[in-house]
Order: sequence, then structure tokens, then C-alpha cells
Amino acid sequence: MGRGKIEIKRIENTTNRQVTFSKRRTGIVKKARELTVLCDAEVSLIMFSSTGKLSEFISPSTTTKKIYDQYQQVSGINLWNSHYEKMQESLKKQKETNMRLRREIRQRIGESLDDDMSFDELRSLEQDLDESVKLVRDRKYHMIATQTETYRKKLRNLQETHTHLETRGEDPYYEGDYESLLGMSSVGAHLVSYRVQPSQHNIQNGEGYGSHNLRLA
Amino acid sequence: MGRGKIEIKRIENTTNRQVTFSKRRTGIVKKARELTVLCDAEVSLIMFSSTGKLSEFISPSTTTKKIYDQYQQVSGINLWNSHYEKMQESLKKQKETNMRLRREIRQRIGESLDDDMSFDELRSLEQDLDESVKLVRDRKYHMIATQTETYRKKLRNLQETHTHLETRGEDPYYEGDYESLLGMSSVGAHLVSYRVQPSQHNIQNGEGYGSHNLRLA
DNA sequence: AACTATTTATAAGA
DNA sequence: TTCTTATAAATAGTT
Repeated sequence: MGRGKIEIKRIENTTNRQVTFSKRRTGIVKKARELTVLCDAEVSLIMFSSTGKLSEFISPSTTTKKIYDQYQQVSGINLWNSHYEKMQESLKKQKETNMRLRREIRQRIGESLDDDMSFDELRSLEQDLDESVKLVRDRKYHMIATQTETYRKKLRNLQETHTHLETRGEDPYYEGDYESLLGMSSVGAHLVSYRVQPSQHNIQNGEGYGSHNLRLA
Repeated sequence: MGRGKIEIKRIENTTNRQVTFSKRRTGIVKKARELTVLCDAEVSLIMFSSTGKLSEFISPSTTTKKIYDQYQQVSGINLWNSHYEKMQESLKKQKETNMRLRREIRQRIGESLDDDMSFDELRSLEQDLDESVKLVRDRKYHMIATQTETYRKKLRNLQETHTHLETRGEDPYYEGDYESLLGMSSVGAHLVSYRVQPSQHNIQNGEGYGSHNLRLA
């Protein structure tokens, strides 16, 4: 249909090919729309040009997703499986990692030591924990030292001001209990993350995908 | 195009509608094929008649699944997400749990103490670790004691047998180094799970579903 | 992006 | 259904 008959084979001239694509795309979309309206049909038309550009027609009465759902039902071809499987694999790996981490924590807490821990592993764990305590303790002392120093400076400033103003007296806080001065309560009040019980709770919080009815028929 | 012009609206006569569907379906499929060949395009055409019958055209160079994947990538519309919301949610939770566990281990190892740990948390962690070391140490001693007792009994049996046989002598092992006797090497050789480096490796081993190229552009 | 000669699709009828 | 054919519609080549 045109000035001359054309052979149905790839148009080698790029410009020409793109022009033809554009014209015929308009045509086929019109046909799809007419089919939808005249025949009360549901049509999904997806086109990728040779340059990768996407064009689409979908009957107004439906959606692309619905069409694919129907397509899968009727044809028996499952388009989702590969995605589903990848996801399942990913979930499985996450769960395995989780189990390993939970086990490691349990052992670091001192639980589950009876189960399959060799003597060497036990001794190694003990060493490792000793080192960790040391690191944490060092960090704590460092924190005290830093804050004490800050406080000391503040006091000195205060003292100087005081001296300037009244030319007498010393601050009794100077040699006092730094922890309470620094707002660090002596009785552990905020034992949030590191007590055994909350940890146990976390550990038992399995998500169990199997319990959600998501498996495909 | 035909003996008379027709209005583009639903054909009420069922037979007529089905005939028209059939004719036009042939036409549009021909158009789709021509578009594919002439313009080097990839076309997916899925049609459901008003009676639910499926008709399809797909460019020979591709598959419906590929088109469907491409469609999702290019359009940014994810067609299968809703089917797997629960699974995705589950995956997300697993990952979050994982992050928490990794953080807890890092802190228990003595890493990442600088980051957002209050003094109270630090002291609490220290206490907690002290308790854990104590538990592990107790367990170790218990293990030594148990195995030593077992060994002692075996020795006694051996001794008795020996005495019966030769009526003399004592076993020099009796007061010896139990650890080496029990096959517990003095130099830690199997420090598999509880050294800092393997733990770090575990911690950094994120599974990242996003790393499988499934995310939409 | 328009034009238009020509081909192609198809509506109605058989 | 399928074929026929008059006619509408699409479009190839041109401007």
C-alpha cells in the first residue's frame, strides 16, 4: 500500500527503517485499538524498535499485568518463575547467614556451649572474648578520660572566671566522682542492647517464609 | 476498508463480532510480522477475544518472557511485585535482622565501639562480656574436669589390670599434663570460627539481593 | 510533517 | 467457515 509494492524484508537504510517503523507503529496501534473496540477484545501490544525504544498499546479495559496474568493462566507458561527462584535463593542465603550469626552470638554470650564445640574451639573463644573485653574496657576508659579532660577544662575556665570575679575559693567538684558529674548514672539503667534476654528474643525471631502462603501452585 | 465504512464501536451482533475479530486478528498479526521484519523490531502482541480465546504473535528473535522482562526494565513498571510482596517483606526483614546481628557481633568483638555507643551501653557491654567469658571459662574447666575424670577411670582400670598381671608399678601419667594426654593441643590449632578475622569475613558477606541484576532502571 | 498514487485490508455478501 | 469483491484505509515514495 503505497506508491510501490515493497518486499517484506529488513529495510537496510536506517533512516528509512525508522520512518517506516514510526508510520507502521501508528497503523498497528490503530488496528489494535479498533480490534479492542469493535470486537470487545483485550489486546496488549508491546514493540521495541531496533534502537530499543518501547511503544505500547493496551486495551483500556485491562492492564499489562492482567494480560500477563491471563496469558500465564491460559498458556501455562510461567513468566515469573525465574524471578521467584532467584528471590527464594536469596532468602535462603539470608536465612543461612542469619543462623550462622545467631549461633556466633549465642556462643559469644556463653549459651549453647554444650553443643558441638570442641575443646580447642572453646579455648579459642575464651581467648577471643578476653581480647574483646579488653578492647571494650579500653574504649570505656578512653571515653572517661576524654570526657574528664573536657570537664577539667570547663572547670578551669569556670575557676578562672570565678577567680577574676571574686579572687578566692576553689571548686570542690574538681576531685570528685567524674562519672556522676558527667551524667553517667552509676547504676546501669539503659541496658538495652546487650543484656542476655533481649538478645535471646532477637535470636528467636525467625521470619519463616514458609508460613506465608506464597508458594506457586 | 470494505464494502462500506463502519463506525468504530462495539459490534453488537455476536457472530459478526467474532467474524470481524477473526479477520482483523489475521490482519494485525500480519502487520506485526511485517513490522518485525521490515523494521528489525521486537513485537509482542497478545489478544483475548470477548470469549476469552488467546491469540499471540511474538517476533521470532525473542520470547514473551524476554519482552516481559524488557518491558519491566524499560517502563519501570514491575508486574510481579504484588505477587511477592510478602516474600519481599520477608527478605527485607531478614536483611534488617542480619544487619542488627552483624552489628551486635562487631561490638562484641570490640569493633565499631566509636560509633553511636553511649557510655552506659559500653559499660553494659563490658559487664556482659565479662559474664560471657566467665561462662565459657567455666564450661572449659567443666570439660577438662569431665574428660580428666574419664581418663582417670580408664587409667585405674588399666592399672588394676596391670597389677593383676604383674602385681607391681604405678603409672607416671597419673599426675601428668591432662590437656596433652587428652589430645588437646597446647597451641591453638583449630581457631576456626572465633577469631576476629573469619568473623569479620562473615560479617561483611552481605548477600544483597540487589546485586543480582533485578533492580529496575 | 504533508501529499498522493498505489497497495493492502476488510465489510458485506455469497 | 472461506471466497469474492467493492471500497475504505494504510502507507511508500516523494516533496
